[in-house]
Amino acid sequence: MASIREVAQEAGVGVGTVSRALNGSGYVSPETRKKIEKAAKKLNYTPNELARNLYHNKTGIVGVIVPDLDHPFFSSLVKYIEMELYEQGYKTMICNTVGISRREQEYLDMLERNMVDGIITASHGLEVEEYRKQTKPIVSIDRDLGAQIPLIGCDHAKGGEMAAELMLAARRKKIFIVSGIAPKVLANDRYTAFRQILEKHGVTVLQEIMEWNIFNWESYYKIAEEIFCRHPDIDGIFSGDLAALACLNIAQRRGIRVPEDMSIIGFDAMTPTKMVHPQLTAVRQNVELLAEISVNTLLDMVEQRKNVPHRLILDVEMQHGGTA
Amino acid sequence: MASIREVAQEAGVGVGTVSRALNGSGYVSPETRKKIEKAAKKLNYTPNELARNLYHNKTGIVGVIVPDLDHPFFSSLVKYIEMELYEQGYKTMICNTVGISRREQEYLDMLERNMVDGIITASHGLEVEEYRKQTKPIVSIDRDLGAQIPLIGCDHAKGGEMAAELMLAARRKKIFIVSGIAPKVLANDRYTAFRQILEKHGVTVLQEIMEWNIFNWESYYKIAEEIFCRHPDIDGIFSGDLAALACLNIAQRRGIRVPEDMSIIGFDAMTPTKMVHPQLTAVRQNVELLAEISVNTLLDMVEQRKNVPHRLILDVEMQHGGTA
DNA sequence: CTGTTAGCGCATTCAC
DNA sequence: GTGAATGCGCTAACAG
Repeated sequence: MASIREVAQEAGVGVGTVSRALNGSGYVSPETRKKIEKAAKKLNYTPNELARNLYHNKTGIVGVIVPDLDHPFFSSLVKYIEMELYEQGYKTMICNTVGISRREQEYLDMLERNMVDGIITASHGLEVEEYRKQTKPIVSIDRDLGAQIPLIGCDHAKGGEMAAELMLAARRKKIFIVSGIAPKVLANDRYTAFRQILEKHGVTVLQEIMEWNIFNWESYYKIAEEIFCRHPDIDGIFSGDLAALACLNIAQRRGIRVPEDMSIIGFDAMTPTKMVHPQLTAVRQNVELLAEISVNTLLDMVEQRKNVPHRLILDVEMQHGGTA
Repeated sequence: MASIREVAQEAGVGVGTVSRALNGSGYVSPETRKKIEKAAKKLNYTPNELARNLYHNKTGIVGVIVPDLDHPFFSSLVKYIEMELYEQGYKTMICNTVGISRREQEYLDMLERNMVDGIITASHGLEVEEYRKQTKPIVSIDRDLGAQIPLIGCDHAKGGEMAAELMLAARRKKIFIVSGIAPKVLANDRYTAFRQILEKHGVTVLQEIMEWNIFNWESYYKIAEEIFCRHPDIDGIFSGDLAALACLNIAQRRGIRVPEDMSIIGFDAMTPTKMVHPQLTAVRQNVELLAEISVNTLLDMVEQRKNVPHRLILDVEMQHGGTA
C-alpha cells in the first residue's frame, strides 16, 4: 500500500534514490541505503508490480493454452511448464479452452494487450490464420502453425511404428484405431505410420474418428462400447491413453483376455496407464522435456536472446505394460 | 503498439474522447465516434491493459495455489475454478507448490504486489500465520486458516461415516487407513469419523501416515506394497483415490479377490477410479460446486459485494463401484 | 459534447 | 552520490 514516495519522504531522500537502493541499480551510499531500508521496513513497503510492468511494458506472465486441464497429458504438461517458468522467474496464466475456440482467441488478444509476454499453445481449435497474425512470441506444441511459430512435439510417427511392431509380433489381424483428427497436428502421424506398416503386412486397420478436443471419460467409454459391439472380432486397439484404457475396461468387463486375445496400446503413457491391471502398454512422450524445451524456446523469443529453432521433434519410447 | 494518443491524433480529437468512445463511458457524438473507430481500426489499436491496471489498481487475475497440478483432484479443481473465473471475467494464474512452502509464500507476496486481485489456496504447506498476515482476499479450500479467511470444503466426516458403514456391512475386521496428515485440514475428519465408528464395533483400524503433499504414483505404489507385505491379513482399505487404486492394483497382482476378500474405498472419486476394473468404490466430492463456490466467495471479497460466509461445507455422496 | 490536465507508481535520464 | 523532472498509457475530473 505504501508507495515509493512515502518511503522517500520517511527516509528524507528522493524517490530516485529509493528506487536505486531497493533495486540495487546505480550508486547509493551505505548510510542512505540503511536509512532507506529502515524506512521501507517501517512502512512495510512492497513495490507495486503494476507500475513496474507499465514502465517495462512486460508482465513476466506467460499464457498456456490447453484444451482440457483435467486430462492427464495436459495437466502433466502444464505442471512441468509451470515449474520451468517458475525457475526462470515467470508466472503461468492458464487458459482451458474446453474446445471453445473463442477462448483461444481471447488469449491471443491478451498478448496484444500486453497482459502476457508470450504464449505456449497446446490447443488446436483456432484457425491457423489467427495465430499467423500475431507478431509476439508464441510457441506451439504438436501443431504446425506456420514458419513464424516454433513447433515442439514428439516423434509421433516413430511411436506409431513401435506400436505397429508390437501388433505384428503378436500376429494381430484386425485392429482398431480410435482417434480425433485435426489439420496439421503431429498426432495424426502416429496413426498414419501405424496403419501404413500394418497394412503392408496385410493387417486390417479400421478407424473410429472422435470429436476433436473432447476428452471426457464417458464419451471414451461409450465409443469403446460401440466398437466392441459392432466389431466383436477385433484383436487390437491403438489410441490415446484414455481411449485405450476405456477399451481395456470394456474388454475386461466382457471377459476378453488381454493380452492373450487382444492387444491394446495407448499413446502418452501417463500415470493412469499404471493404475490398471495389467498396466497399459503405451508409447511414452517425454512431457517433462517437452515442457522444458517449449518454455526455453518461448523465453528465448521473449527476451530476444537468439534465433530459435523452427521445429523440434523429441524422441519417444515404449512403456512395456501387460496389454500387448 | 499504437497508443491512445496516436489514435486521438489520427482522428483529430482529444485522448479523453477516444477513451470515452472506445469504453462507452460518457457522451460522444455519433460522427466523432465514427471517426475514432475508423482511426482505431486503421492503426490497429489495442488498449494496453498494463496502463489500465495501474490506473485501476487491479489486474483481473486470481491466483490459484495447489500442491500438485498433476493430481486428478487438483487438476479437476483448477479446471473448474478457471472456467468459473473465466465466466466472471477473470484470469487464472496458477501456482504449483510441489510441496515447497517457499513457493506458496511467493504467491502470497504477489498479492501484496498487486499482481493478483485475490487468491484461492488448496495447498497446505505454509504456516497459518503467514496467511493471517494478509489483508487481501483469500479463500481457503479444505484448511482452516483462521476467522478472516473463508473456508470451503466438503463434508469429510460424513464421507468417512459412509465408508465405515460399507465396511461394517461387509463385515470387515482389520482395516488400513492410508493418509497424509496436516494440521487444521478437513481431510483429517474423514479418518477420525471412519475410525470412530469402526472401533465402536470392534473392528481393528490401523493407519499408515504418508508424507504430506507428496502425490506421485510410485510412492503410493511402494507404500501399498509394504502394507500388503507386512499385514497379509487385512481385509479393508480406506484412503484417498490414488492410494486406494495402488492398493487395488497390488491386490489384483497378488490374486486377492476384491471385493470378495477385501473392501477398498477411495476418497474423491475422480476419473481414474472409473478406469480400473472393477471400478473403485469411493466417496465423491463435488469438485465443480467446490470450485464455483470458492470463486464466487473470493470475488465477493474482491469486489466487496457483500459479507462472505466464514465456513461452507458441501455434501458428499458415495460412488458405488465394485470394490466394497 | 469535447479537449486539457492530473495523476496511477515506478525507473531512468540529467543536472547538481 | 543524489534529487528533480519526465514519461510509460490510460482514465476521470474539470473546464470549456
